[in-house]
Order: sequence, then C-alpha cells, then structure tokens
Amino acid sequence: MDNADSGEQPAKNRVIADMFNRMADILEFQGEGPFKVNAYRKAARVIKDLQENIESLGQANQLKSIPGVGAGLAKKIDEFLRTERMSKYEEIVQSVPTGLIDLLGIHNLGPKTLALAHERLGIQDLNGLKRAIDDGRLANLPGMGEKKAENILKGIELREKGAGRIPLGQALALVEDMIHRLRKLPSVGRIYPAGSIRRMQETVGDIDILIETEEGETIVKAFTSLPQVTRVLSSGKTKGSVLVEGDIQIDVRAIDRDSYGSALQYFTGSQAHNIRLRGIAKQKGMKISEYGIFRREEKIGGGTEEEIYEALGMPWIPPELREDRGEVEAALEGNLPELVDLVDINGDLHVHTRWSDGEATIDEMAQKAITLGYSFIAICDHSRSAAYAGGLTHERLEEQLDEIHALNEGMENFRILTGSEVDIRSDGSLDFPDELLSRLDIVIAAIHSGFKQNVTQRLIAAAQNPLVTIIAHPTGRLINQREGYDVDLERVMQACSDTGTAMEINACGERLDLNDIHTRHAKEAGIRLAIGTDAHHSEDLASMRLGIGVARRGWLEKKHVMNCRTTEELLKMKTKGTDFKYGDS
DNA sequence: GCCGTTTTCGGCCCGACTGTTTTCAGTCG
Repeated sequence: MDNADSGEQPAKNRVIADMFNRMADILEFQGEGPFKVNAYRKAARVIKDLQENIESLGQANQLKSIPGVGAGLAKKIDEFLRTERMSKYEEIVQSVPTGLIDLLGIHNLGPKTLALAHERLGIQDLNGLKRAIDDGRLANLPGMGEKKAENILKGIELREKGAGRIPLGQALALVEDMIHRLRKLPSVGRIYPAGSIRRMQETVGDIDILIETEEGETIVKAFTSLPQVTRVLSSGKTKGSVLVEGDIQIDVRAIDRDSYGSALQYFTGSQAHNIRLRGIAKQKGMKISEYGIFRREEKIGGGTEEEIYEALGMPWIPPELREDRGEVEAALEGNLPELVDLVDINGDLHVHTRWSDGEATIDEMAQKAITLGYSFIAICDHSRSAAYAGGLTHERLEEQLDEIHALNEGMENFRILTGSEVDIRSDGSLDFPDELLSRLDIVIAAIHSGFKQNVTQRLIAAAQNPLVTIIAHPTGRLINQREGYDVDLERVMQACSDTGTAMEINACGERLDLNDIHTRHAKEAGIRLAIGTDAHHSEDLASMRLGIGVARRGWLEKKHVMNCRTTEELLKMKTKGTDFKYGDS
C-alpha cells in the first residue's frame, strides 16, 4: 500500500479509503463496469485527502457532503463508523482468494489477464503465477503469447527488486543534471520536467522530461546514449525511455512547438486534475488531449498551458495545486491562493552547526545563508538529552550565545538568531530551564525519543509553554523508513492554534513534516507555519525549496509563513498570542 | 456508484502502445 504521499491522516479516513480501493480492485477483477469501479476509487482518493475526521462528518450526518460519496457509499461508511464492520466489504473480500488481488500491482498484469489466469489455470498467488509463466501455460492462453508472459515476468522482477518511489530531493537533483545535459543539444527549445516532480510531490515514481524540438529522433537518440543510462527500455521518434543507476526510469518526450503547452499540462497531471478539466471541456463542447484543446475539429490552443486553462474560463493553476483538491473550483471562482515562493523567503528557521551534530561552523552557515539572499538564520542545535547528537549542555549553550553575539557585531543587514532545538522529555518537560530559553530568539521544541510515550500530551504541553516558538517535525515520520509518532495531530493542532505556537514544515528531504495535507489543515486552523531545513551542512540550506514545495501544495501564501517576515517582526513574535493573526505584520 | 445551467436517466477523459490479431483487447499514463 502506498501511503507515502499523504502521511498519517485521521485513522478511520485512511482505513475507509483503503477498503474502498480494495473493493475497487476486486470489483474490477470481477468484471464490474469501469464507472462503478472508478466511483469507489474516486471516493477513496477524496477520503484519503480529506481535512476533516470522517467520524465527525458521520456524527454530523454530513457524509454525503464528501464529493464522490452518494447514498450508497455513505451508507457503507456509516455502517463502518457505527459497527467497525462493513458487510459489503467483507462479502466482496471473501469472494476472492487472499493474495490474488495483490497481483494486480504487477506491471503489465491487469484485471482481465488476472481473471483469465485465475479461471483457466487456477492461479491463486504469486508462486502459482510464476510457475504458469515458467512452464508456458500462461503464454498458451487465448489472446496471450510469449511476449506478454515475458513482460509480466519483467513486472514481477521489478516489484521484487523493490524499485519504488524515490524522494523528491533525489529526483530533482537527477532531473536537473539530465536537463543540463539535454539543453546543450541542438534544436532544443523549452525543456521542463513534468509529472509528480513538477507538482513537487514528496516521492516520485518515474521521471518525465518534455523537450520542445523539431528533431525528435535525434534528441531521443542523444538522450538514450547519455553516460548515466544503464539500460534503454525503448527508443522511438517521439519518446525514449531509459533506466539510470538505481533502476530509476526516465522518459523523454519530443514535442512540437504548437503542442508543447498541452503536452506539459497533460503529463504534469495529476490524473484526477486532468479528468476534472476534461469533464469541464466536454460540457463546453471542447476536447483536451496532449496535442491541444479543440472545439469540434478546430484547435483553439496548446502552445502554452495558459491557453488551455484560459479556454476553460480559468486562470493558469500552479502545478503544486493540481490534485483535484478544490483548485479547479477555486480557479473558476477566481479564488486561487497567491502561493508563497522561494523568493519570498527571508531566512531559515532551523539549522545545526558543529556545536552539536552539524558539520559547519556558525559563520559558515551564516555566510552560505547570505549568498542565498537571506537576512536571518536561526541556529538551533540540539539540547543535552539528545546525547547521540552531541546535544549542548546549559554551559555550552551559554558559550554558543557569546559566539553568536560576537559574530552579529560584524554583520550588516544580516542577523544570526539564537535558538535551540530543545528536546521534549518523556514527562513533557523541556530540556532547558525557562530562564535560559527566555534569552533565546527562537525556541523549537522537538521529540527525539519515546515515540510511543504520551506523544500527544507532550507536544501539547510544549505548545502551552509560552517560551516555545515552534513545534518541530510534528509527526516524526521518515519517508519510506519510519511511521510517525503515535500522535493525535488534531489535538496538537488545536493546542497550537489556541496558544499561537507555530508548526514546522521540516524541509529535510527525508522528513517533509508536516506534509502537504497537514500543512493545509494547519493553515485552515489559523496556525502559523515555519519552514526549517534542519540543515547539518551548508549545502543542506538548499532544501528550502522542498519545504516551499510542501507549503505550496498546502495552499500557503506569504502571510502564513514565518520565514517571510522581517527579522524585526520575527523577534516581536517571541511573545506568543499577541500578534498572532495572519493579517498583522 | 455518482451526479445534474444541456440530464433524476444516461452519461461518466483521452490517446498511445503492445501484442495479438486480420479489426481489436488490454494496459498504461
């Protein structure tokens, strides 16, 4: 199950979404029509993305207000919320062998083929499938053949290798290197990554690069011959597909000038967003494809993305919003947010140095920040409980403060803010006394141990401390590595909202915590957000752009983000609750 | 199964590619 995209939602939302997805898979396998199957999938997606706890909606009799949930699904959800069971789900799941439906995730093996293999050959699970490929029985089925069986085998191998989604930061580095090389080729015009990478999704499956060119075949050939390529999957006139180190797939598409915008729009997705746009186009008697937007047979746009959106009567929608999470409605109503941008960022609110487990000096971090155009940086080394990270003792922190004050003496138009990433101990108390914390510019409270011990209460206690500015990485998850803390995030958000405590978007590539959906939820709860790279090296300051990606996917504007304030405004915010509202500045 | 300033019934995004076929089904993005 791929939950990496959204992190931990309210538990029941996720459970119900998973159940509906499972039901969709089984119904599809059983030959149910595509529209019913899609209805289940759509409802699952919307419920997974939902801001509210579905239990609250159920209690308020509001289930049918969820887009994609009608009378039928509402009844099933309601049954589950009341009884912890869903009779239709149980009925459907019991009608197929356990293990069979999991095979649907295999590339090149769809529901029709799986049904055929199950009925004719009695395939029940992965081992049975492998045997049927080995001894040729699968290839002998009607409509099958050697090639198809071989492709399914390749799909199995890929899955067993665990070639999964890679973190956004890694994908960005890879794609930028690629684009840098491809740009040097002759007859290359516009060149952009599309797909989830352009939407700044936290993990990326395969990478799409779109090149505007009249020389498709030459470009594709040059691409598939690059030194990084470990295997060429396909190479044609308009599309080349390769694997690079780590079995990461990169596709290049050569596009005509007149279709570049529609191709970029199409391949950027998301699929759900595109389906919405096509539905609207259809209502207006138009048609959208990767080649353009058409009224009857006449092409009315496609050179740029703006032409597509304009033809549909809406402004261009930033890629980070294209998830069908309300952006189409907002665009039609003229209510799109003015998203925060990297150029709005005045500084970094969470960095480490050699004083604890970082690798650079305070001055090196500051100098790097200055080259990024920042006007401040907050030094937040670990506190003493984080012994594994060389956490500072009371005395060491005092010494560090002296060094920062001295460095600030020599700075013009730049301020090194004093701070600490202070541990929240297992009893909910902080690692430094209030007297010391009160002398810092920024106090970030964080949990680094006891992930299952009263986490919710401890985070709430930290938020209630008037000296705590920011709650660091509030869920504690590590992408593809570790589930988050055992935490009731809704209650923590309530506490942050009540006390004027900010929540962090930790921009470190393996965290991105809060994630996009939590971020949007926090914004709507009136909570201020702080982006911190958690940098341990001066190079790490660059991951601010990942944090900006999360912020934009969370619909944040400049006013929601502490990093967009001036140094003076930030220092005033030390006293919580006084200038808390977004409007003030 | 959902949904409605073209519909309470009849729609529901669109095209490419592959491999199997001899006109098309299945899968993918």
